[in-house]
Amino acid sequence: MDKKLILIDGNSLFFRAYFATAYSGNLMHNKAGLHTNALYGFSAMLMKILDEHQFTHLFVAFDTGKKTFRHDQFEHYKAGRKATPPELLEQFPYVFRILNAARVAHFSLSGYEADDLIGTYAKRAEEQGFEVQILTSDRDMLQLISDKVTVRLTKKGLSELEDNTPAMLQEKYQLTASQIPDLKGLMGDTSDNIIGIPGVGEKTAVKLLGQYGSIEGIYEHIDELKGKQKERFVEYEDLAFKSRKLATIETNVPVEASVEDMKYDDVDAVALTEIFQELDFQSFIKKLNLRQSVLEQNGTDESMGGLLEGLEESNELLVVDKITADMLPDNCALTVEIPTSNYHQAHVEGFAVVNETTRFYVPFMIAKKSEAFLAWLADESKQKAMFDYKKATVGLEWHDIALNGASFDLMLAGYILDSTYTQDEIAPLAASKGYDVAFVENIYGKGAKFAVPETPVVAQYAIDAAHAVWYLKADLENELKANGQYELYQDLEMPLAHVLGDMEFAGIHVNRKTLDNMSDDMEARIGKLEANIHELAGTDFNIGSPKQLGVILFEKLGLPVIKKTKTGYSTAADVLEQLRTAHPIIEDLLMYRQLTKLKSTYIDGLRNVIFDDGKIHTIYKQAQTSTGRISSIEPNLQNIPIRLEEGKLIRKAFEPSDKERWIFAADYSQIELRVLAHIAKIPALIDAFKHGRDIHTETAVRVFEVEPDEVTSNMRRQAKAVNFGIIYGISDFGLSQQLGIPVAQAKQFIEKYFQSFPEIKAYMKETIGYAREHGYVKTLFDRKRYIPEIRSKNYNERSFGERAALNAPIQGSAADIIKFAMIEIERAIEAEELQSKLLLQVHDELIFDVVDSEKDRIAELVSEKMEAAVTLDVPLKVDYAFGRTWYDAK
DNA sequence: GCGAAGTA
DNA sequence: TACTTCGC
Repeated sequence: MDKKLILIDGNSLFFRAYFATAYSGNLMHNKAGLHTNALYGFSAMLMKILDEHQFTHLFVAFDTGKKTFRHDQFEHYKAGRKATPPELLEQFPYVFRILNAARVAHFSLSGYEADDLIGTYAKRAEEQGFEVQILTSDRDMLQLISDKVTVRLTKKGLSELEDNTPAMLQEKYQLTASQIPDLKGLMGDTSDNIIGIPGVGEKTAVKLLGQYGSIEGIYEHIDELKGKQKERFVEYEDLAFKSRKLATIETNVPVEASVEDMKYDDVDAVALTEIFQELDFQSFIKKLNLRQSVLEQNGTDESMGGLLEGLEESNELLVVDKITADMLPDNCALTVEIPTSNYHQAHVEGFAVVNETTRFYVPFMIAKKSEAFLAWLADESKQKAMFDYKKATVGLEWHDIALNGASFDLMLAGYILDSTYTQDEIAPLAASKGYDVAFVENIYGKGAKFAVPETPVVAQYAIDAAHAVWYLKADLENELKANGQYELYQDLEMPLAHVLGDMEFAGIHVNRKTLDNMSDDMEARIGKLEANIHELAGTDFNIGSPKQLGVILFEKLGLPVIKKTKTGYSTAADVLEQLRTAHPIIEDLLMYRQLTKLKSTYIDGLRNVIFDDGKIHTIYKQAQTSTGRISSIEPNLQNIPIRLEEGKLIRKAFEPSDKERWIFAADYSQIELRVLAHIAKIPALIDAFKHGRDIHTETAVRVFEVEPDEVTSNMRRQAKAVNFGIIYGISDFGLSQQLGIPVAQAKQFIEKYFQSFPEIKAYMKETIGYAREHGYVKTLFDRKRYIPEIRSKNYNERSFGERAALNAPIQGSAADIIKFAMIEIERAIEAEELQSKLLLQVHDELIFDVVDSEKDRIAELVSEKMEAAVTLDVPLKVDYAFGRTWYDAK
C-alpha cells in the first residue's frame, strides 16, 4: 500500500458521538454507572477504521481545553459555548486509554487546537508524498482539502461519512479550499462565536467570493457594492479580516513528532479487551475476537497466540470417531452443539466433554450410535457442568436422547449473580474471567449467512466453551455462596429449568382450523375498514404507516396534534382515543389497528409456528429479564389477548391434547400487591387481604377519604391505576398518561397514596437508601437487581433507578414465588404419577392440560401448592377454572 | 415499568 | 430504527 495517513479530529468526533445519542434520553452506561455513549460511538468509529485497514499511518489530535493563540488575539473567541456536560466529561479519560490500548498515536499541544495539529501534519505528510485523509465533523476543515488531502465529514451520527475532494467543494459551494476561511470571515460561525460581517450569510458570501475571489478582492472593488451592504462592509472591514484569521487553520505548528512516528502496527488486543470489558462493550470484544482468529488462522502474527489465560490448554484438539466407556468421566463440563437458537426439532452438531484429564469432541452422528455415550448422557450420577442445560436437554429429547446429571449451569449462575447479564452465550462471561471463547455469531454466522462450518471449527469452539464452563464452575459457585444466593440458584433456578423444559417439550395444542376461520373473518372485516378509511380520507394511503397516517390526519384532515414523537406526529391509540369525536375516520382506524394486530401477530403469527405435532412449542427464557420474571419467545405465549373480547377469542384455538381432557387455569389473585403489603409491612393492606376485602376499593377509601359505600367506580378505577403504578414502578408522568390527567394531579394522587399508607413511604426511603449504598436491591429470596442508575447525577436516570429499586423486589419476589410453586407442583404430579401436565406460565398464572379423571385432584393440588409456596404476612389466594379451551377456562 | 413481535 | 400494541 502507498503511504497513507489518516488524521482524526478527536475532539470534534468525541463530542459528536456524545450529542448524537445524548438527546435520545437514557444515556448508555456500564455496570459501574459510568456513562459510555460517547465512548461507544468513538470506539465504533475507531474499530471500523482499524478493520478497514486502509492506511499505513494514523494520528488522533485533541484540544488541550486551555487557551489558544486565538483567544489571545480575540477575546470573544468561543465565548458563549455551553459548559461540557459532566456526563461527557467523565468519559474523557477512557478515550486516551482506548487509544493507548489500540496503540494509536495521539496528543494535544498547549496553545493550539486539534485543527491546527491536523493542518500541520496534513501539510507535512502531503509534502512527503502521503495520501491524507482527515476525519472530522468540523466543516472548517474543508479548507485543508487538496489533490492529496480529502476530508471525510460525518453526516448524521457517526456512521455515515461523506468524502470531500476539491471537485466536490467546487460543486457544492462553488469555492476552492483556500476560500473557506474567507467564507467564514464574512458569514461568521456561531459555534465558535466568530462574528463575521453582520447581515452577511452564506448566500451573499459565496456570491461575492465567486465574483472577487477573496476578502481582499472584495475590498479592492468595494465601490461596486451598493447601499446598506456597502455601508456594512466599510464599517466591519476590520472584523472581516480578524474573523478570517480566526477561521484559518494553522499549518506550521511547532510539533515534535514526525509523520513517521505515526506509523501504525496493531492493537494490543489484551489491553483493549480489558477496557472494553470494563465499559461493557461486548460487541467490540466480539469484533476483536474475530479479528484475532483471522490473524491466527493466517498465521501473520505469532505474538497474538494465547491471547487470554486458559487458552494454552486448548491447543490439542481431539475429534473422536469412537467412544469407549473409559473416556467418559464422572464429573466434567459438557457442551451440546445446537447451532440454531430455537432448539425444537433442531439439528444437533455434536458434543464436547472437558475436565482436567479429558478433552474431546464427538460429532452427533457418531455419538447417537454409541450405547456407551447415550448411557453416560442419561446417567444422573455422571455430573455435567453446562451452559443452558434446558436447551441441551430439550434439544436432545426431540432426538429421543435423555440427558441427566446437570450439575451446574453457567447461564443461570451468571444470571443470578447479575440479572442484567442476559447473554445467551458463553463468550462474554468467559471473557470477563479471562477465558477465550468465540462468539456464536462468529462460528455460525447469522441470518442469511448462517452456516455450520467444518467439524474442526465447531469442535474447537465447543471444546473452548466446555473448557471455560469447567473452570468457571467453582468460581461462580463460590460467588453464589458468598452472596447468599446459592440456594436461589441451586434450589430454585436449576430445578425450574427442568420444569420449563418439560413444558416446552410438551407444547400446547392449537387448532389450526379455528385460526383459519378467524383469519378469513378478519380479512373480510379489515378489507371493509380499509375501504371505509380511504373513502373518509379522500385518498388511498398505507394505513399501517404511522408516517402516512399522520399526514392524512393532521395535515389533510386538519385534526389537532395531541402528541408528537421524535420523528413526527404520534398516532398512538391514546391519541386516537382523544380524537374519537373529532372525525368519523378515527373509529374505523382504531378498529383497523385492533384487527390487523390480531391477524398479523396472533392469528397468522400463531399459525406459522404450529409444529407437525399440531402443537406450539414456545421457548422460555430463564435468564432474560432484570426482575427475575421469565419471558417466552417464538412465539410469545405470555401476551395472548384477554382484555378485549375480540382478541380473547384467540384463546379458543388453544385446546387440550385430547377432547376428553381439560384446560385448567390457576392464577394468583393480586400477588404483587400482597407481596408489597408483606415487604413494606402495611397493616391496612395486610388486614384487607386477610379479610378478603376488595383492595382497590380499600385503596380508594383511604386515598379519597370516603366510606366504602361511597366509592364510585371512577374512584376505584383511579385507585386501581395508582396500585398498578406502584407495582410497575411508573412515574407521575406515566400515571398521568394512564389516567389522562395532568402530571400535577397524578403527582398529588401518588402523594395522597403515600399519606394513606405511610409504611410505603418508609419502605421507599429504606429501599432507595439500600440501593444507593449497595448498588442493587434484593427480592425476598435474594435475587439481586443491580441498579447503577440510582447513583446518576441525571435526574431522569436517577428517577428511573429509584422506581426500579422499588419495583424489582415486588415483581421479583412474585416471580420467585410462582417459580417455587411450579417446582412443587411438578414434583407432586410426578410423585402421584398423574397424567396431567403443566403447559404454560404467564407470570401469575399456570395453565395445565388435565385428564378428566384427575380434575379434582389437580385443582386441589395446584391451588394448595400455589398458596403454600411461601408463607407471608398475607395469605396468597388462587383463583382457578376448567374449560374445553383456554378461552373457556375462566 | 418490562419483554416480544409486527410493520414500514 | 422507530413506532405501535399485546400481556403482566
